[in-house]
Parts: sequence; C-alpha cells; structure tokens
Amino acid sequence: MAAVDLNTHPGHLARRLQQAHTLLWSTLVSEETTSPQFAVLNALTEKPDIDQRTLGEEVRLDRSTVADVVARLARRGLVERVRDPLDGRRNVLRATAEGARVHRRLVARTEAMNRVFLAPLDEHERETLLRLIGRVAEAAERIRDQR
Amino acid sequence: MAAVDLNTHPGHLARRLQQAHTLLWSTLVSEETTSPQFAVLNALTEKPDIDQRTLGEEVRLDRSTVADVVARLARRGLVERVRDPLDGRRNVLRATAEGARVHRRLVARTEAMNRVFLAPLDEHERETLLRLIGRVAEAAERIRDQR
DNA sequence: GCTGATTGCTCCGTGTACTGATGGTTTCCT
DNA sequence: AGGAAACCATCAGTACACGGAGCAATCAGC
Repeated sequence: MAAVDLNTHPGHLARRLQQAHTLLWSTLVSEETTSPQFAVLNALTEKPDIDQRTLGEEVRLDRSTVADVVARLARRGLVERVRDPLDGRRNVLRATAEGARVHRRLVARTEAMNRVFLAPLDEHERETLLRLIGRVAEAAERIRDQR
Repeated sequence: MAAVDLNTHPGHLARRLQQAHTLLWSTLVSEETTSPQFAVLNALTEKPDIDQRTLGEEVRLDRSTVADVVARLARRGLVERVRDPLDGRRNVLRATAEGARVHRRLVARTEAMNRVFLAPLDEHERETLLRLIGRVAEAAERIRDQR
C-alpha cells in the first residue's frame, strides 16, 4: 500500500550506480584487478611507503577491507608489505615493478571506461554529477569521522 | 608518478557515496534491516506474490543476492517464501504482517535520513543529482542486459 | 623507567554482490 | 507423448565492506 518510489532515494540510486560501474569495469578495464585494487595501486604510486591505516584514509577503505585488498595484491606480487623496523605495528606498503606496470596499463583503460560510463551526459552534466556526489559523500564521511 | 586523481572517477565516487550511505543508514534508520532489505520489503508491499527473479528485476538485485536477502528476511519472519503450487520452479514471496509493520516504521525514518544525507545540496541540486545518477545507472544497466 | 592509554594490525562474524555449475520444472515443438 | 529448450532456484567460490575483540608495539605522564 504505502510503498515508496525508490528512485527518489539516493541510497538506492547510489547502489545501482556502483553495481553498474563494477560490471562495466570488469568488462572494459580488467577482470583480475578490481576498482578498489586499482585505487590502492594508484595511491601507492603517488605515495609509496605508507602504512595500511594511512592508505585506508587515502582511498576511503575500512581498516579490515584495506588488509583484505592489500593481501590480494600482495599474493599476486603487485604490492610489497614489509613490517616497519622503526615501528613494529606498521606494515609499510609499496607497489612492485609489476604493480606499477599493471597500474600504468589500467590508467589508460579507466579513462576509456569513464567516457563510456558517462556517455549519457554532456560535458556540463558530467562535471555537475562528479561535483555533487563529491559534496554529499564528503559531508557524510565527516559525520562518520566525528563519531 | 603517473597517479590519477580519483575524484574525477565516477566509480570511485559512487563507491564512496554508497559506503557513506550505508553507514548513515545503520545509524539513522536501522541496525538490523539494511537498505537492500528495505528495498525488498518495499517492493513486496507494492507487488505481493511475485517470484525471486521478478523481485530482483524490481530492486536490481542479482538472482543469487535476492536469494540471500530474502533468506535473511524469511529467517526473521518478515517475508514468507512458498513454493508456487502452479509452477514448481517459483518461490512466491510475500511480506508478513510483521514485515509490513517494519516497512511502515522504516519509511518514515528513510525520509528523515534522506534529508540528512542530501543536506549539503539545495532543492535544485538534489533533483539534479537524482536525475543524473538515474540516467547513468540506467544506461549502464542496459549495456549489461544486452550482453 | 613504569604503567596505562593509544595505535596498527589481524581475525571473526555478518551482509551485499556477482559468476559459473547444477538440478528440478515447465513449456514448446515435433 | 517425448525430448529439447527455457526457466527458476540453489550452491560454491570470490571480492568488497563493516564492527568488535584481541594482540603486540609504542607513547605519554609521571
């Protein structure tokens, strides 16, 4: 009776957007390397030798999830995980040469994929969409962090 | 070196948006009932006695995921899952009285949560965001379905 | 320098999400 | 009627995502 129109619910739309993206990624970018894994490689390319917690903040991954994702990348030899000799709690992370190679190859493909993904929108709409999502996400993340 | 700015990548932003939403949901709406579970209850409120496949199309959930989500709702007694006597392949689904009660209570809370979630945007921006996400998601879902 | 608090990581349990394989039903076509 | 095709559901395997508990290392205050 009192059913709601889910298309007016940002959460439902966000989930659909993310699902559709994941699927498109696996066909247009890579089957082996997922989008979060790419985000990790990308962050380590920019800032090598950081620990998991810092990396997690960088790419917005939970501490447990970072551990999982990094473990998979390490298993494939794309990332090195070394205990910090100066602080025995930390794992210092770094992309291997192979990891850097994979990252370089995927950068080009992600750009192609983003064009396909955003194809229904014109240039102004794309810019608007990214900006609005960024603002909402950032505000919600701040609420979380202040808890 | 050649690191990319992830904030220009819709996929990364979509993931952040969805994560932030999930977290906000668990604090403002319900700890027990997740957003996909609510979507299922909502769909069954509007259209009772459909099977899992149809339900999945309605709320955009994979056949396996529908089975999981419905199983959890059934375990909590919010949904009934009966083998269709007319077509032995189908599970006919229906929200129980308790499921309807939970749905009613959550409808009000989701509206409150959506206001908080979209608080950083003005009325026009909200409308724009929902419309643009909807268009991108729909286009990407069509690509998937045509495969 | 000791002690208590903090920090970084791991492990466990739960939920969402997808693919591929399998099996049981129904339907359709000859 | 009988067999092939289509269809629905389930199961196994993998990946992301989170919180809580626990452990080892470090730090801060005295």
